[in-house]
Amino acid sequence: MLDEVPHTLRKLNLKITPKRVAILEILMKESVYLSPEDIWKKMKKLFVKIGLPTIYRNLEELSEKNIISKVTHPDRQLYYYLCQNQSHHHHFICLSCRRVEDINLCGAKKAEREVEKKIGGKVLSHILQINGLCKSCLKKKIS
Amino acid sequence: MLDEVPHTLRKLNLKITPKRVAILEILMKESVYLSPEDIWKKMKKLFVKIGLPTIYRNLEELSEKNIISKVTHPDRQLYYYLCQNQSHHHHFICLSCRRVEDINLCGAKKAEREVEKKIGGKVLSHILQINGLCKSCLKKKIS
DNA sequence: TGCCTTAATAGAAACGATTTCTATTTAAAA
DNA sequence: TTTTAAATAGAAATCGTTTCTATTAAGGCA
Repeated sequence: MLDEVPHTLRKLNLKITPKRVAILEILMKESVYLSPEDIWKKMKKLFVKIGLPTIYRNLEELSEKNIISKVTHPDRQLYYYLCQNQSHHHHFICLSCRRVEDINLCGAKKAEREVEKKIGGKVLSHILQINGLCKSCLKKKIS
Repeated sequence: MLDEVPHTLRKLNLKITPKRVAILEILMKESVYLSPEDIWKKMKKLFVKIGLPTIYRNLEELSEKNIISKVTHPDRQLYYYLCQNQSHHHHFICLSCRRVEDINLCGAKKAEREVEKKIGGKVLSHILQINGLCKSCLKKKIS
């Protein structure tokens, strides 16, 4: 995963196309979450012909296969982020500079148990995300 | 709050208009989250003239004033829910019938502390939501 | 290496939830 | 009442996202 993008794609039964590889490489280089349009702009520097639907389609596929994760943003638009960290965890996202930091604990587990026990429902997914300002954005706001 | 809608609105410096009162009353009767269009359909039974932008505007205002809460839905559309429970808590939402159940614990507090301590950021908000199927939808799926 | 099948893509077009705009109405303070 | 600022209707615009169709290209296989 870390540097073998083609290998990762092969494992997922996805064809290794230059566009798909580039999208993943762009995400791997970033420590912030990106919108489909952000990625499109970067892709236009690498390819003469590159359609926005290609970006949307690939991001959706990769996120379904859990290679990248969707960010739940207050503006309700789509953002994606590639975690190097493969184990179950959550994120702190900076609403100003879009930096993402891993939170290596899951405070949803207890709530999931409460749901399955008290409510008798079946948990399909959970969202736990902390939104705020990162250290450096905080400094900028103050100074 | 529980039955004194006009009183609640007065406290928030919102004018007591029939439409606004009706929107809140509709939400109070429901145990499921509703989309702006759901509410519009119900409003059309109560008023001859009622515009969809009025619904959107009021829902947004009421949610900013923390009278109602936004549901974070996988389909990224707007849904609202009125909690009778005023204290800090989270929700289990049924993706099938849209029922909402309160979860009276907050598994995000620990994660917030981690952010403020290790990352040095400022937490502005957090999302903790459990998505799944409620007891009765689960039964329906099986049978 | 050269076909062949099917996935992947480009580009245009459609879609649809949400927002904006302007004129009109109405709540409620003076 | 009168006044004024908030609230509303209705039409229109916005724009992120998805769909559609024809074309291209990846990768299996002979």
